[in-house]
Amino acid sequence: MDTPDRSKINNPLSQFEDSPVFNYISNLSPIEPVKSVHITQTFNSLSFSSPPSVFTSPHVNCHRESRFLRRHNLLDASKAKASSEDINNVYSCEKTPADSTQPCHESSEPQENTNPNISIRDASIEPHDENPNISIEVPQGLKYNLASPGFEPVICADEADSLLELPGKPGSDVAYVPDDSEKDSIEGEMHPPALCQTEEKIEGSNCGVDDLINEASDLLMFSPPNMTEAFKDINKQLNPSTKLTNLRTLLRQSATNDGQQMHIVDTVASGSEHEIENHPCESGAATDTVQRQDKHNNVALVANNPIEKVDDKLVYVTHRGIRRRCLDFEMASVQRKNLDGKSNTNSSKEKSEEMDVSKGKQLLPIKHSGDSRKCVLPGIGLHLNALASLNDCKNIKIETLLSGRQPNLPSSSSSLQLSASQDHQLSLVPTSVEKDLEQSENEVQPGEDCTQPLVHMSGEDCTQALVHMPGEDFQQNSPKKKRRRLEPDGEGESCKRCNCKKSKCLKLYCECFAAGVYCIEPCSCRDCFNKPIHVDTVLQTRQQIESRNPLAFAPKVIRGSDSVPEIGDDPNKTPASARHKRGCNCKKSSCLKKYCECYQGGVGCSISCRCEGCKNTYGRKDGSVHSGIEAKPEEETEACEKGVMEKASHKTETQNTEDHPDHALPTTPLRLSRSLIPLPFSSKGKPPRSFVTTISSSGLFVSQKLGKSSAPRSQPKFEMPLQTVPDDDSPVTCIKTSSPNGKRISSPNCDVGSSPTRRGGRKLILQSIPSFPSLTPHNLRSD
DNA sequence: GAGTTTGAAACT
DNA sequence: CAGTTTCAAACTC
Repeated sequence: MDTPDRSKINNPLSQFEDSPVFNYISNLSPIEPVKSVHITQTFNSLSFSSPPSVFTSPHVNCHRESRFLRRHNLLDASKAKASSEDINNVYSCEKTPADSTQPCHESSEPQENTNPNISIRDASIEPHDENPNISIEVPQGLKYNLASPGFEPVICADEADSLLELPGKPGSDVAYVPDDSEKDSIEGEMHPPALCQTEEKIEGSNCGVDDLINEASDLLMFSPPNMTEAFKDINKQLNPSTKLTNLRTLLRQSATNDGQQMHIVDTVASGSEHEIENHPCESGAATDTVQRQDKHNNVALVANNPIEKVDDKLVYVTHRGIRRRCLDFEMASVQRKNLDGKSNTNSSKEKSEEMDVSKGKQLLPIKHSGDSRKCVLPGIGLHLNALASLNDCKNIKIETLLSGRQPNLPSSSSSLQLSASQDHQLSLVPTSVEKDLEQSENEVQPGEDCTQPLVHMSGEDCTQALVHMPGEDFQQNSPKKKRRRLEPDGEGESCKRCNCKKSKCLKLYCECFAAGVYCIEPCSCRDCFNKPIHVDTVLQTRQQIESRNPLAFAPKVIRGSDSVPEIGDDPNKTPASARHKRGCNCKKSSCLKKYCECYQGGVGCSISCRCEGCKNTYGRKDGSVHSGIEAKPEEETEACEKGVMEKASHKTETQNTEDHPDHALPTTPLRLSRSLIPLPFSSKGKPPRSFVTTISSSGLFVSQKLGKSSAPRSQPKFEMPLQTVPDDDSPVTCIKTSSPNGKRISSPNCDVGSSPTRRGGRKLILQSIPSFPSLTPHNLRSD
């Protein structure tokens, strides 16, 4: 009896089921309560990785999106597959934004797109299992560029439960994803903005804003005041989606001020979609790989992109790279100048090579990333010039320069380089710089170069050295523009060159050699072998010296940033962190004269110092710091007196003091110290090359650069953050002042500026990354 | 510009 | 590792 009824009942149901409406409905609400639970859990798990904000919004939307996604997925998937070849697809997917979250997944997994797509489809078929996944994906996608999610879906289908259960899993999953996700995320940082922009409409610009901001920050970082200001404005104005346009406009404006940035900005703003798509297409997968690599090595990327695509399409990398780029260009430009300026002489080899590099490839950038480092090995310094001559070394040189010296270069050097770069259209140079450029262009005189840098540099020593470096080659050939003792005044000094008579400029006595630079005309050295012509000799000598002391060419002064880890100082203290690698051994100068390397380097004396009667303004052995930076000699005197008093106690205290940030006060700003450096020297101004170079090498990081350069231009606000951020200081890590172990490490790793660059980049990235996910959604919404 | 002072680098 | 010498920058006149 019952059966029939049931059957009846069933029948009708079946009929309903058969009916399209039922099907439709079933499709619409496939979700079962149980599964819904899963979903929630998944979110939770996911939520761990992703910020709550995302969590909430997506949560609600999840269902919808899931459907959308499904549909889109199918469509997108097909597209993606079709386009899988083109990276563009990825972008397109990403662009789809919120809805496209899945697509994003795909995009995130471009390589594995096929699988993911399939999984997604399955998911659509099997709603429950995948729904959660999808939901999850969505949020993540929103937050991150989607990369991670892609994988999860598959996993979830099979192991959704496990995921739910394991909070950590999400992380693991995420971690797993990371490869791609990182890439994407990185790209996201770089590129996404554009994507986001396109998508802004859809989501509201979460991604876009963050990315833009980040980029802007990057730009700011590199770019001088103009950018910074613009950035500030942007921040103020930044409100979510709507602001993007504003940002764009702002960026454009700001960019207009600065040449390169202009391009970048434009690309971002105007061409976001276009460029992006085009970009990938043109460059193809290769570009992606490159870009990704770039992520690892920002420098490389920048260089690559700009160079390769200098045209218009700097897009991705450009943002972050901008700064680096500037460096690269600078370097390259410098070299170019040198080349051009030289017109003759010895370095024909170098010229040809460099020419190729710079012109043909636009600087060395590309190579650097990986190779150059290798080459660079020798250490930080390195005859940049010499290296240049070497085949591979070319890159190295550049890199080294960039890494090590670039830091300094940033502002000042940039000016010079910029002029060269101008050819490229990149007018990186800030207005102030432009002056220099003009001069440089017109005169290209070494002396001036030096001066210019100096101007910017005031704080930055390194740049000078670097600047000279390139210029030097130049000058060498060229002519004779002797800056040399133009500077006696001070700044010019930086340009100063060696005056070796017996060492043949093949010993550390020679500042040029010690700095890793070839001697130039300005040098008044005799029997100089430190020239491109004698590259072999130079290299051999270098090796010998390094064999004895791996740190021989390492920066003598370790910057505060470094100190951070070692000293463990607070960032604030940082300056104190800066210390001389080996410490001084002053006996009569009281560490108040340039005889003292610590003083010369603008750092306080540390425990490692064996100095007597230390009165180092930047910081005494004791640790007492007298107004370091500003404490000018005058104050020093007082300090000296005190110092004497204290000296007795010093020894005991010295240990503490060394690292103690306390000194840092004045010194603190090691970075500042740089700026400080000049001050003390101000009289003469020159920053000792050796130090400079060292610093530069250490300074690698952009941040530092900024900070340094900033002195004149830089804006304090940004500097601060930057500095803090960077702390990069990889150099520090690399070189730990005295510890033997550190030495080795330092030289190899540190040496390569590349690492620094990377580090700098990474660090930045890291920061940015975290901020992105969490901040973006939250901030935007909250804001 | 010459001479002196100073401390790092190099050598023993 | 310590002592001495060599060297070139820093400094003074």
